[in-house]
Amino acid sequence: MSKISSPIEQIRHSLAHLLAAAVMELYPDAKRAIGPAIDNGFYFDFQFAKPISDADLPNIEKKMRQILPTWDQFTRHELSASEAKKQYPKNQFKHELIDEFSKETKKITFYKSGEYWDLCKGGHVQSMKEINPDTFKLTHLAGAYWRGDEKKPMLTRIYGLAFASKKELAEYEQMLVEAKKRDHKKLGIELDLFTFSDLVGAGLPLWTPKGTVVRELLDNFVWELRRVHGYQKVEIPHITKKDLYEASGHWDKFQDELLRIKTREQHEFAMKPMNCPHHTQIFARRPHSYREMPQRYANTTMVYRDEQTGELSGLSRVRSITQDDAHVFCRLKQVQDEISKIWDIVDKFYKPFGFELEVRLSLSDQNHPEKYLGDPHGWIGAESSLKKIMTSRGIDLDPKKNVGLGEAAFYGPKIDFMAKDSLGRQWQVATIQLDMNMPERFDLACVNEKGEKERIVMIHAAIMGSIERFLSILIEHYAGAFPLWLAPVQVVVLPISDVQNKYAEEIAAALSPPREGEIDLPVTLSLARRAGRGLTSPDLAPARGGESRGGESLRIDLDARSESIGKKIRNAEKQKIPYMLIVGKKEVENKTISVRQRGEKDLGAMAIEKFLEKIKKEVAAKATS
RNA sequence: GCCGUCCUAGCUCAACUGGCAGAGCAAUAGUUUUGUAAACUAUAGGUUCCGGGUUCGAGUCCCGGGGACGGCUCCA
Repeated sequence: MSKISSPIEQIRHSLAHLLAAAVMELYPDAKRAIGPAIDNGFYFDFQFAKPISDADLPNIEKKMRQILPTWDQFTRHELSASEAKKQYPKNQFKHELIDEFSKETKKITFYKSGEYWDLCKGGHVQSMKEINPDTFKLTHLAGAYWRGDEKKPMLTRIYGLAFASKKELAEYEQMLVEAKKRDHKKLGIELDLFTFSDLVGAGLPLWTPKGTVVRELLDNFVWELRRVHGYQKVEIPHITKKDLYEASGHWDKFQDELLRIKTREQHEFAMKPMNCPHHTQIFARRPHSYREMPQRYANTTMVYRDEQTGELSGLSRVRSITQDDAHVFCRLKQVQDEISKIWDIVDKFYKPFGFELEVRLSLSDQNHPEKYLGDPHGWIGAESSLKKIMTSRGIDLDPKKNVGLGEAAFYGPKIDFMAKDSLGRQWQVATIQLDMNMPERFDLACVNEKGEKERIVMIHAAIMGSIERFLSILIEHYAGAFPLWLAPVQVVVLPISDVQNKYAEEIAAALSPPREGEIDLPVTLSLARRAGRGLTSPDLAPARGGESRGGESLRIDLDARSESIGKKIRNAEKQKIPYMLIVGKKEVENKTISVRQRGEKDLGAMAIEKFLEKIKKEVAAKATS
């Protein structure tokens, strides 16, 4: 463990002592555990005789401020293990630590400040006079298991913020306020993208028309990128007999997280928690020649996992997860090429969003070959091809930064991609996993040039990972203001008075021409007109035999209520609609529209053709940005 | 699952220590015909998350369950 502490870490650590001192004065029966410095402050874990609540925090904080001026330096003392234990009568937590430390060293170090003693390795401020009482604040309570072990007692953790200056503390608190505003759990509901129902259950998001538009746009984007690399769509049932997971090994390993179903005939089924076993059975339907390898199956579909209730959180952690999953069945010698293609897809997909991606390589631990399945020779080959791909992509392999020894899955090494969200949290998004285990278990092979049966490998590849989680990151990344190509409603037409309603209808129809046989949907606010269509990416749109539908039209709303124009604009701004087209007397006379861009002022009047040209350019910028 | 906090109209929130469930926005109807972020009037809207209990009386107190949030643990 590193002993180097920067000054702010010393301040935070010293404040943890101060917190413990305040708690011990107010609650002499409490037992202390540990209290380190963390990224934004400090915490300390206690076991209280009687539970405390958030309401007690101001009092504890007040006591800290009372004690602070009475402290100066921390003085170091050494005690033997038995002397040390006397300092903590009946405190099994400290005794456990002392036993542990005394294995390494005879003497246990203590630090004293004011009248407060505590077992500690050091790393404090020179003098408590350095600490400005306005630079820290207790924030909240939380439960935490002793030593992070769920079988051990649950302690009460008190968290505090601490920074070098009052200004930095204020800035951090401001950032938290901003992050709260962007919270996808709140924004996603306000923008009417998804909802939850107590009747359906926790962790099971329901997707509204608007949310579904965004999901499909994202998935289509992934699909267009995959399609050109020879992927084919497949579809599978969402349940399976347990036999499939017994064969794959998931039944034993993940049985707690499987949602099981028993039929009236007492057959056991399970909801699928992943798609790979199903996909293997599509590949295994008939023998394959080396000439038709690789086989690339793409399938965006929901999986179901019995997550513990306390782990659920908005869209970040749910029980029904949509994976943009793909499996490539290929020969070992094709791995490098296939992974390279997937990496291209990942790069192209993430570029328009402006996400900085971090890449991480997870390898096996060669000292423990027993932890991994299959032939060590296969592992060496697989890992070296992943390494080659990393370096060929200009990534320096650094064991401290982006290589995790022993982090490989038991079936193979993997490359993970991480994106940062608005709170600075890193989320794993895309993943490319090499799997030598599943083909073995399901006896997947092709017939090679010599007419021999050749074992193949599988590559698991998800670009977004989970649409739910990716969307939660996107909502917070954009603060709900999706770029034009992704906005569920791209344009809203706002007539100034009822007199212009007919002209507004004409404008809407011009931007979103109804197709033959299409039922004319009621055009009202918050109902995206012909919602399934929309200008996505013009270079991808035309001449695509049935797949491309209406690349010419926009997703458009008309707000024809008899409300003031100010109110209609306010409404559209709150819904983060990229463009507002205001039509009044002047526009009708001049055959123009007045364009207002989201977050901007009036862009002035223009002809409808000019507006179309402008937004086509904007959408096209997605592909090249 | 564990620790803590919370749950009142679609949303944001009121209702002193247990004493008649209310407001703004949204919705609906009417009036208004509006020029770049909230027009006016009226109407409707409730098993106070659910189920028990204590009490003359429960939104409020107690027990059980559900859900949300902050953490812990977990995440193929």
